[in-house]
Amino acid sequence: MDVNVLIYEDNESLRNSLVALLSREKGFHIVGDYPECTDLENHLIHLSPDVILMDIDLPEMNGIDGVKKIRSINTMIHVLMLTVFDDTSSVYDALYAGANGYLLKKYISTRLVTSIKDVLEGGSPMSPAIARLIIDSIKQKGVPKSTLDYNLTSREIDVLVSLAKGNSYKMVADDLTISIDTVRTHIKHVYEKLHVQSQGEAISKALREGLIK
Amino acid sequence: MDVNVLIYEDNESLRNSLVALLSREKGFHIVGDYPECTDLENHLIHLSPDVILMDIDLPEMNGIDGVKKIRSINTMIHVLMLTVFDDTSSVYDALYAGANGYLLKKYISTRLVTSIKDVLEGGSPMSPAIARLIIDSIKQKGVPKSTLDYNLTSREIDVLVSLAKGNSYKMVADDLTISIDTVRTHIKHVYEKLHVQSQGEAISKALREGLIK
DNA sequence: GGCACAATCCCATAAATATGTGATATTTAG
DNA sequence: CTAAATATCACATATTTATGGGATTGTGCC
Repeated sequence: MDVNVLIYEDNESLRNSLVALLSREKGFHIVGDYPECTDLENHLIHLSPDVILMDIDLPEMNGIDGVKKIRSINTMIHVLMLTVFDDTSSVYDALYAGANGYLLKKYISTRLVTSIKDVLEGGSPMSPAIARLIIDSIKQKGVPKSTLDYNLTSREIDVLVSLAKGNSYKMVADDLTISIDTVRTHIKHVYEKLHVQSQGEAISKALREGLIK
Repeated sequence: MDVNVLIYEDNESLRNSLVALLSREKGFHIVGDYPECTDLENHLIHLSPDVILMDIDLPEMNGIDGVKKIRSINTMIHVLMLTVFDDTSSVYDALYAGANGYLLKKYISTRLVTSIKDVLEGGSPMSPAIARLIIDSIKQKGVPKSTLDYNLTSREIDVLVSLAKGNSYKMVADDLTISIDTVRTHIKHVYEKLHVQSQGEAISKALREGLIK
């Protein structure tokens, strides 16, 4: 068994550490290490990597777009994301883009090698902190408890629901049999409570956080 | 630092292995090991565990119900599920019940100790195969086939995503570095394709049908 | 080569929205 | 009982949207 590893990491000292770390492992062969992934297509063709280590935060083309590019060309290659940040949206973006695993840089030294092996076996290794984020956000979706958090009144929610159906202010007014000015007032309050200033933002926030269904 | 560990595992030889494994670790103190979790309440009160290792497949009360019971009494205790099965529904049930991590038994010998440490730090350690299941099911939910159904172009989706962030036309234009008139045009086309005639309706349809996340 | 389509830009205008200020009646909570 | 919160309505106006035209460029396809 021989595993070809390709590395994209703009921090030079970290990149060198990765190379050093993997070079010591038998069976691992580093076919390339680069500070940016602009030349992805060529690399995929000529270096035939089995596993790609991809930093999220790369200059020029970021790691997320890098994964998308990879997936548009080849769906079999295993991609492990490396990052210092553990924010939910990056994680989701990376996973949706087609990443196979997600490692926080601080754990790399102790877990990179086993994680690469895991990913080769079809698993999705991820640092516990990342897994935690994912689990939390899954749980959130199922339970729309947030309604209380913003202290929306029941009438304000009525208006929001009607709005999200695509109703204009006038239609909302008819829908709830109140005047259009009352609708305006409710919406005004909703915007203040949600800290938004447009219909689009209000509706997407409400839907994403389960304030309305 | 002293970590109190409580173990529920009906397979006696595995249970003994767990005890042996953890006894060797300094700082770990096993406050109890039982083949079933029927006496959970008493154990929680008298043994004051920090971490509970819970087999999914227990006689009498299974591990999932065990976790629920634990969570109804104490939300702080860390619960690590142990299982031989990697089926999606058990994983989800356990996580929704409030489990903090999920380990396949075959990896226990090499990863149990670090996993316990991870969970104490607030992470959610899980075997890569489990993580894979979760990711796959998230992706399924998030991106149904719909994207193709309406034949939105990638640029139209870009605009829609930006809009759903709460951006005005002008901000979308800056975001995507195109002119505001181009934004208008894209939105016009999106509305035609989605059969809607307002931003609110477009955004809620897009979010609900998974066209955007 | 020609055709469909995606992506870009421009102009114009009626309609809708965001936001401020103000008011009144009813309900809720301290 | 009062104060705060809720629900209702009104008026004014600067911005933003929705929607109708029309145009150019590049790409993939037959």
